[in-house]
Amino acid sequence: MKADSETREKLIESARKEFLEKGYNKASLRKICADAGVTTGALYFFFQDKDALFGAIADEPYNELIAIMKEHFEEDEALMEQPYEASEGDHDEFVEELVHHLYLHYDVFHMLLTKAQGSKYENAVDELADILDETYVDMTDKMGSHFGGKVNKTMVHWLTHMILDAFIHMITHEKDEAKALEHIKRVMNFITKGWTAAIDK
Amino acid sequence: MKADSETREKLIESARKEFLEKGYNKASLRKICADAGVTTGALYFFFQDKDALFGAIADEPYNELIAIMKEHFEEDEALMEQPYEASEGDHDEFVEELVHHLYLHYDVFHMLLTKAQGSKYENAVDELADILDETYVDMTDKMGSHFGGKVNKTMVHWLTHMILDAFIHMITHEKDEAKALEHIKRVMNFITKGWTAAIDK
Amino acid sequence: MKADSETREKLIESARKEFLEKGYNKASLRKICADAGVTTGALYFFFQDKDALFGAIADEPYNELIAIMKEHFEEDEALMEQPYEASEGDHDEFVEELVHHLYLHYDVFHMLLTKAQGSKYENAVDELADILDETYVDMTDKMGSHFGGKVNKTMVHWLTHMILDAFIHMITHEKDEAKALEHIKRVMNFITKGWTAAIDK
Amino acid sequence: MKADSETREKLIESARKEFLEKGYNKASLRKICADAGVTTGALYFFFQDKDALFGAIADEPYNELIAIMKEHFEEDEALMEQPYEASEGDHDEFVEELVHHLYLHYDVFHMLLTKAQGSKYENAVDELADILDETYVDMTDKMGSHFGGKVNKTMVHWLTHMILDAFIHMITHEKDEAKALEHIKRVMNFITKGWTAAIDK
DNA sequence: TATGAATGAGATTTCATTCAT
DNA sequence: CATGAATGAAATCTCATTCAT
Repeated sequence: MKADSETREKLIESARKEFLEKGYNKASLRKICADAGVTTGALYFFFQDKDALFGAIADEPYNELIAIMKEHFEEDEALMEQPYEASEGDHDEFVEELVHHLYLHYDVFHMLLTKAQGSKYENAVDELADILDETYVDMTDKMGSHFGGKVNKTMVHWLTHMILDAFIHMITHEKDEAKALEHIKRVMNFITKGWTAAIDK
Repeated sequence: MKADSETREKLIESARKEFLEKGYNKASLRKICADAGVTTGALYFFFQDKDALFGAIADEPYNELIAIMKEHFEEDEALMEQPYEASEGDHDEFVEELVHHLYLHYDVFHMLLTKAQGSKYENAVDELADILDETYVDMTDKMGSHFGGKVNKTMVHWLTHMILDAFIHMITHEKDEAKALEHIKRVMNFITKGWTAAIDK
Repeated sequence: MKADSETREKLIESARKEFLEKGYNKASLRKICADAGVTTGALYFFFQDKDALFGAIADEPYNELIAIMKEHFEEDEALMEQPYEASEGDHDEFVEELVHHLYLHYDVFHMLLTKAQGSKYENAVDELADILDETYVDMTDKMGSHFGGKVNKTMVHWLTHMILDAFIHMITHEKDEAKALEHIKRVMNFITKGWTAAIDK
Repeated sequence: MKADSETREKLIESARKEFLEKGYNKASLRKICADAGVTTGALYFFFQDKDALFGAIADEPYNELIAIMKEHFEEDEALMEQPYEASEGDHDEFVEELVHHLYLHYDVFHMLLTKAQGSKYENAVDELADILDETYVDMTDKMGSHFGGKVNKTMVHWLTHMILDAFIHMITHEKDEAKALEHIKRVMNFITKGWTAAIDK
């Protein structure tokens, strides 16, 4: 945890704006410094390079997101033996937590998901997809008996991405958290229904 | 139909590679010219600017895509009065045509959908979404009675985007046309089922 | 006298527009060719280079202007022995002829006097000044007795330039020939009066 | 007052030479930097763009010129009620001040008046003309009675430009301040006489 | 006569980064 | 902790001109 230098904060604040507006590649460090009222030298005192500056904004929320997801999935696996319906409440809660975290750092995730081309986060979506994939494939294996083993891995990949895309779409098209939550719940319901319908006979 | 100058072709070929690899913004005209074995002046003889070069690659396939979509939707509206099931075959055929066109110009659409930031096509996805939206909202209105009027516009927007995202996902993650077709059909089926399940009761 | 090729004419016509609009330096041969509906090669068939193209537009009117001036000044010298007042009518006639020639080729002279920087005509004004100077100094010498020898050469230079500047000003600020003539006559009268007043005791 | 960085000074110095020699448009920033012994990046650290560099040379002398003119004209209006002859001394003083300022920054004004095409100063002469015009038209109105109201505005415009042209001519043709002053006084006298002669019956 | 293609050098500008102080 | 200066490479684009056909 770096010291809370005022300059550092100002730098991060204008960087956030610039990255959000122009995207990583087109963002200008010069402008960020100018807006923060400091010189480029100051920036390079606090951050190793452009990527590190981007990271200073995105790292924490992103890692927390990963943590939230992993935590949930571990619980999930524990719950796996219980009857399916019992986990529904948990799932809603999870979605709520997720959406809340995402909207708590709305700008950051918007940036991360749509403006990170060129930065170390340019493959963030794929990384998330991998995590989801791993989990879901795992779950599907274990739940195989439950659904009569009709589900193949490719379909799980698709599912993973549909869910992910739904979240990305949510962030890029709905600024209001309450509405976003409402919509994403509907979508998840939609997907669940489709899922169930697709595998039931 | 422009004359098939050899230099022009070489230019387009290296541009295609460079755009695909680096994305529109980061693609270097210098490198494109060097790879094609000509000077930058030559490039500017054939193309007005960077955007025009991008357009020379993308315009035709993109416009054809739009045409295919519009043609289909017009037919769709004509079919609207008939019982729903009757159009299923048409729909499959349409998806096949779509996928075929997309994979005939695989590189182009990959580029268009994920590497066009900064070019005149940076909002191509949104434009496609608008076309779909317009059509689906229209169709939903007319089909309202069929489904008991339970569907709202917001859901249609989500649906539109889910379908679009599914296609984008397809292109960015599956290089083989046959497999892509198989998957996307499953996804469409999935979505249809989810849709039906979501509005029935 | 070059052959009147249609292409040549078209080239000259669009060159005239481009030079007038942008000035010699900023004028683009490409644009001139495009506007004329021919290629650059064609231009270089008819004209050696940019300067020659400029010359093709300006040479004739310019040389005629020189001729008109020289002719007049020779007459003037012949008249020198006559009483001063006798030449007044001639002078008016000369100004009329001059203005008429200038406005017959309005665009050309406008171009020549204000847009020729970079071309072989960039010192045209100075050349005209030299011609005038030569003449006036000559005349002043011969008329020395007439005015009591009070006039020095430097003053003549200034006079020369004032007259020239007046004509340039006329062309750049008054598009209508009739009005221009009226004004320039007033100015010449003004200058004559000033002149007389300045040397009369 | 900007800090006197050595590099900045060197840059300005070679810029001055280059602009004066080639004119604004044809002046090469590359050459300016090379002559100053720095890279182009350095130039862009000190100046926003080519125009700003030009401005760094011309702004101060130009603004001072405007200030000198405006100050004088305000005094003039105050003097307007006094008999005409009383202001003659003032006028001479003003011309002296003007010429002195002009020759103190000889290169700058030479550049400004003849080499500024393409820069933000390309209409500087017109701006000066407007200022003069405004003043003289005003003065002429008020002095109408003095001269029997025989003077029209068009003549005033011509007069304005004759005076302006005289000054421009002075700068472009006479490098020595003393001689320049002597000549311009004579010209002003000349114009005054012509003026008086022209309006006195 | 004219085309169409191509050159090659040059233009201005922007950038992330470095470093002595 | 931060400045201010400077680098050097790269960016896109424009230009007058040439030349084989």
